[in-house]
Amino acid sequence: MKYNFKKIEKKWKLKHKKINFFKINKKSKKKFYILNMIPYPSGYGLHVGHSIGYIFSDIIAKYKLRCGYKILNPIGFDSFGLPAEQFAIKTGKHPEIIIKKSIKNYIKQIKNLGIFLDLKNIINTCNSNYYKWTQYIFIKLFNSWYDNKNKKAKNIKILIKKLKKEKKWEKYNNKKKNKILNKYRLVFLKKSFVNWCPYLKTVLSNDEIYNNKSIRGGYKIIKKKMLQWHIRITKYLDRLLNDIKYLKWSKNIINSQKKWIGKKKVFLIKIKSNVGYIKLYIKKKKKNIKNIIIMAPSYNINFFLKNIKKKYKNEFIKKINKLYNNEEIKILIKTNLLNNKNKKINIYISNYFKNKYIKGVYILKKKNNNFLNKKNNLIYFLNKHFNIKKIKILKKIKKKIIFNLNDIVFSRQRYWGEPIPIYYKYNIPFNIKKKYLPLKLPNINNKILKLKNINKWAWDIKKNKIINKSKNSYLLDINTMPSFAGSNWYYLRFIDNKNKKKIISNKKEKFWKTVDLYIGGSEHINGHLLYSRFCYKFLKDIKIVNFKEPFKKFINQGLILYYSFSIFRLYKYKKFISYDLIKNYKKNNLIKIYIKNEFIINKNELNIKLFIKKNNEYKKFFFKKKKEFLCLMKIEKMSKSKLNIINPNSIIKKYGIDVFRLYQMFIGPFNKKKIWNIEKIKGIYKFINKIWNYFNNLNIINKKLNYKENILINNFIYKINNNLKFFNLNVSISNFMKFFNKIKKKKKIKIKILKIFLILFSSFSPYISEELWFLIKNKKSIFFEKIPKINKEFINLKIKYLLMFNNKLKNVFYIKKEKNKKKYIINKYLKKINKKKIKKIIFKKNKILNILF
RNA sequence: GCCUAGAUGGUGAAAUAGGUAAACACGCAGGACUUAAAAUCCUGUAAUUCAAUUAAUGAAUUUUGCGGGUUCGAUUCCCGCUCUAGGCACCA
Repeated sequence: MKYNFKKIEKKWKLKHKKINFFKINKKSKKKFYILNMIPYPSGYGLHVGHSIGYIFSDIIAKYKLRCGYKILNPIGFDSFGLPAEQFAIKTGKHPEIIIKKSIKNYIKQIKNLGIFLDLKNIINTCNSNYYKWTQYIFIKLFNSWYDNKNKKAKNIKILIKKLKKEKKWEKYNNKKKNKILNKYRLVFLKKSFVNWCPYLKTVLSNDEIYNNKSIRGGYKIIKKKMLQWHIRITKYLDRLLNDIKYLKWSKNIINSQKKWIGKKKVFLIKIKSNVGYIKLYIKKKKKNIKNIIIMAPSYNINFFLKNIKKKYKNEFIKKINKLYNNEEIKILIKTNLLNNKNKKINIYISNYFKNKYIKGVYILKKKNNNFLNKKNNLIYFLNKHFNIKKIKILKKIKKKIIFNLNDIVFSRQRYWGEPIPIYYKYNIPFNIKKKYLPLKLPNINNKILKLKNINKWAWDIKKNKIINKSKNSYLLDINTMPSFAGSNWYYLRFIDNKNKKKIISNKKEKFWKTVDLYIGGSEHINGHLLYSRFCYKFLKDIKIVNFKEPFKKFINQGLILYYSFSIFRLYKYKKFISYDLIKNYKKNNLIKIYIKNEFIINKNELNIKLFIKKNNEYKKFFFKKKKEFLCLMKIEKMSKSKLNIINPNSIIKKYGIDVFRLYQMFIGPFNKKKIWNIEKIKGIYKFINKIWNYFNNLNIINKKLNYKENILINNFIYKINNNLKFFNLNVSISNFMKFFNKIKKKKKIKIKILKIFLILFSSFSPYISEELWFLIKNKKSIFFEKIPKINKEFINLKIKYLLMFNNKLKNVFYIKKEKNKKKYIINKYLKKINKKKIKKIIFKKNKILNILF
């Protein structure tokens, strides 16, 4: 008889609806807060990279629940951000409608993964009840400064009091006062670069750009400086670094964070020339610089601009802009400086460092000569037009500590994000008071989604309301927050989601404390985790939370990779170039565009007809090819932006939820990347069917376990527990199979063995376990059952030893626990051997006896 | 370019603190059942060589991306490479 998963899963889904699993251990003092990073709800739906995380955390939660913990395992959606806005522009629908639809679909899909879901505790970052508090945190940052002495954020009022003691302060006008305060505020205004598309007249994200051109349309991009909100995370870097010691994270993630913060002790050297200063950071205290100096294009180029004629100035800036995002190495400037021994030092500005945020300057070592070998690319430009000859290295060499991480840009020139709760009065920023939050994002029907375009976007300071722009009204900030604003702190809100007065109540925080196990993709290791830790530390300073770190333990979910396909468009032309022909074109003139794999035939050939049919905008394009039009095929992370998503729905339809859950855990270790492949699911499908058939043809005995059975079952529990402890779920599934292979031969079986098997198995495959649980005459859901305890008497009774001669295995022997002593074992086995010949005896407890001749 | 990981049979993978490499599966091959197929069950399955062949089997060597090192012993530790993936600040 085949296992009819459709019928059984439907039945148990309904029954489970009536049980609130999160209240099972309501009175327990032990708690377990497990959390997945919340996803972005894209229109493509949940993919197998998401579901693997949900299933994983659900298995752990179901296990912990029956160990007696009170469980919190919520879900949420990080729903502000670019893709919805892009989709809105394309289709004319409002992003909110798109997001709502997506979320509905996501929840439907998550429900279909067999997980315990608390529908009352869901976070949606674009909900004004939620982003009210995101705005509140922004205001708190705005009204705080960092007291370096106490190493703590404090209210700006305290700073003003201090400043008032200085006589000058009162004399300053408001503008000047604001300028000074801006230097202290934890969120502050500063100019920084954005990707500006002159043709589209918008700022574009890095994702929308390839080779310095916009992917959509293929227009040029330039770097443009704009006034932006920044978060002064640099004040917290020392604390973020020091507190790493409290984290139970894996070494590589901790290392990655450390490097990303990038604390370095360096020496500061200033070089003075006839045109200005260059600052150099070097590792060793040296007065002579022999090597070549390379500067990142982001370095303060004003140094060069001072003595340059206007005519060339513009050209210079253009060339600097070009250097950003260029993939090829290009060198812009070569000047001839002399060090104090009158030897030449060359200075280059180069995109040799793709990381444009590299601090200042790099001194080239001889090793990295390939930089200079690319002489073909040198553009000698500036040295033609001005002379820098006299230079001097100033004598003072200062020790300094620098960090890799800079203050974070916190504003976006977009519509679909949290509005920044700031209005401007005579160009001075003021925050909207807490009472009047949320500052709601206005509705727009226009296709160009920008707060700038909205007429009703000014603040009435008397009525505290949004009003129409006019001469007398105060304009609201036209930027929105970046998408990580809302995801910085959601882990707190889940604890107390419905609280209208506070972010989180003291009482609830005291119980749930912080996240016990946080799960997320490795791509978030640097960004999200660091920003969240920063946010938590700030909230601690202002006494909203009370612990040191937000995530006690973090495990990173290995990325799911899959085949992605892309085609290349020739810049300025309505032309696509087949992948085998792109060698003939300059790299910089090509724009890479991802396409869905439904247009692919024969490995990596494009079905042009179908592609044009479904993508109207490319109707008039020419496809240059030899025989077939080929695409670039790569294996990359599964993501909506790469259009290589696999949706679990069809798999679940074919094999059922239980099989899918088991399969996703079986395909490999959770924290390692894996290429998606569905072939192996048959093995799991067989396994589930075998279990079903076995339970349906049984003679069950109601007797106590004998000695052998006790050993078997206790070791089994031990193994499963151990695997769960170290999160090796793929191995625990193997152990289920092994155990089942052992018991399936018996036609008469004791009920206790079956019960234990099902209780442990139900965390992985809940529905079949419930059905079989009732089949063997239980009357209450299996999830009310406690995880069986191990009887240590039956574990590791005999210890396995390897007997080796000259490192070659001769025999395997077992020693009883009581006799597991070096002397006893050596004596026992040396009797058999001629002792004169022995060179060395190597004995390792619980492992090996190796005799060398 | 910089940073962080990874690489084990035909495939997914396992191997606790350096101690039997390849557990558990998929696939494949052969067999049983069946008119047939599916399903199920059984057997074999890292490679090479040798011995043996009615059958069962036995023995040796090599093997964890490549090249070194430490060690009685390395998939595991160290050094140097290669390739792949992720991150590099406006994808989330």
